[in-house]
Amino acid sequence: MASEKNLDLMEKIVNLCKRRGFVFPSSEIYGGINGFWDYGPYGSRMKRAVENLWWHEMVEMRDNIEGLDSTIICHPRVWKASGHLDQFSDLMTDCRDCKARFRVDQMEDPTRCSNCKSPNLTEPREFNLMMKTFVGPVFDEEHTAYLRAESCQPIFVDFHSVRIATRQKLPFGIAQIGKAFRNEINPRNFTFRSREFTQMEMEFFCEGEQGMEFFEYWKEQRIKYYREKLKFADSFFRIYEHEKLAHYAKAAIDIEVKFPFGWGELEGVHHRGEWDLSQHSTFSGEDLRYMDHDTGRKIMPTVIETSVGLDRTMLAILANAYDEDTAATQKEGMEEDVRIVLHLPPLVAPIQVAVLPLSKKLNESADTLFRDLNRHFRCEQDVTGSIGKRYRRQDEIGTPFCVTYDFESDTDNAVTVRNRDTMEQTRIGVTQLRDFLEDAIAR
RNA sequence: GCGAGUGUAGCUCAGUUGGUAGAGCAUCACGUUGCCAACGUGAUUGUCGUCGGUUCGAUUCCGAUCACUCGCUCCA
Repeated sequence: MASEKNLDLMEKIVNLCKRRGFVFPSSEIYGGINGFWDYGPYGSRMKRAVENLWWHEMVEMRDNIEGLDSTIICHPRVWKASGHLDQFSDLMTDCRDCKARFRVDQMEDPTRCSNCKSPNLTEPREFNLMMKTFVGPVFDEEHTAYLRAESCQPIFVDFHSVRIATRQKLPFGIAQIGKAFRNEINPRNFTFRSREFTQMEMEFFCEGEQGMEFFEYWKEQRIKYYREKLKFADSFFRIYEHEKLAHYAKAAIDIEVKFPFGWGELEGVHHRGEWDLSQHSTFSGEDLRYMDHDTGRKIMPTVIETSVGLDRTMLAILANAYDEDTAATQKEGMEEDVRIVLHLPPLVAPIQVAVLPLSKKLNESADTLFRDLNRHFRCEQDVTGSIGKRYRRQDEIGTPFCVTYDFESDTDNAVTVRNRDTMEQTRIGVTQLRDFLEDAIAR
């Protein structure tokens, strides 16, 4: 019963995203392409805002985190070292009867299902979640390269250069926002699992004995970010503690969110130990150890990773924000009507302030106000339709504040600020407007 | 990847027992109104997901394919 209601919510979000220009299927006029999505005008504004928020919190506000913007295509040996290439380069076969999947090289009898003994197996196929391409005009094995399956590996690869360029001492971190690609077997749930997506990752390097301490620190920091910056209620997200750890990991948690389709991973905070830098040291032959000049010791840093999906963050924010309530209407025969509203945090709303002249006769003065506000906030002006209709349009895309320019504004130099969530209006002098909005948006 | 379902206007959907399509909402213009999807008049929009087959004729029947949703699987 609950799931039925939730499915509706997912459909509503998808429809709203399509209708109002948040997210479209990629290549839609060609029938779409499975696992790829485009962000439209409002979506791209919002995505950029979320990205900027993360970057601001993780890099700009901290003096021991450095930024990086590395390439999507790296030397193939990077993925040898990370284990991504070997992990899934096996031939796999599926049993058509019991649906089990096996590595062909591990089967006692490759012609029969190891589980139900059925001979009804699919042709062995190579499975690799990495997307393959070729560097240079010759398409052969020698020129094969891969699109990165996660954005963190180049951070490890560039560790040395970043440290030298910035003269950072342990502990310090390197952060990066960028695209990653995975040939997911089954893209699902709108943008939740797609084949091209954006990650926001930070690798924090410290001495081994400080690992658990920083693991706890980053876990707290990230939870605080969701609570305070993205306004997630405690009931909307939860911490999942990994019981089974990857062979290299010392500790791991996921921050999970209550998506319309169920709980899903949004961010991982992982204690990766010395694994990544050790692997790249071994495979590249470069000594990636850190020289501690105070003690004269060379140490292999331990890594704490925070890794979050930007697209999943977008979906989570939208799911958390979507609401339908009832509001008064002047439609004939109706007193109330459904109001669709996104309660987006003002910091990430695609439009933060909408400027609405009460009448088209006031367009010119409103336009001046719009141009002024647009220098400081993400703004939009709308002059078509009744004022009520324009409020509803803004509600639907989550605009927290509508500034209405009316017939008195010219004489009293004041406007009405209408609040998205309460629908209440406040008269404010134009000279105080910027301060008022800045304060309200930052809150 | 397997199984099931779905695909008609920007959105939600109706429809055609085979004769190339409609509604509501949305959008746009004009008028009116002047603070919560108001009203009136008018206007725009579809290769009926795509390709192929059967047919005099296919959006409708058949096949394939693509996409989405759900269940299983997968998520290193």
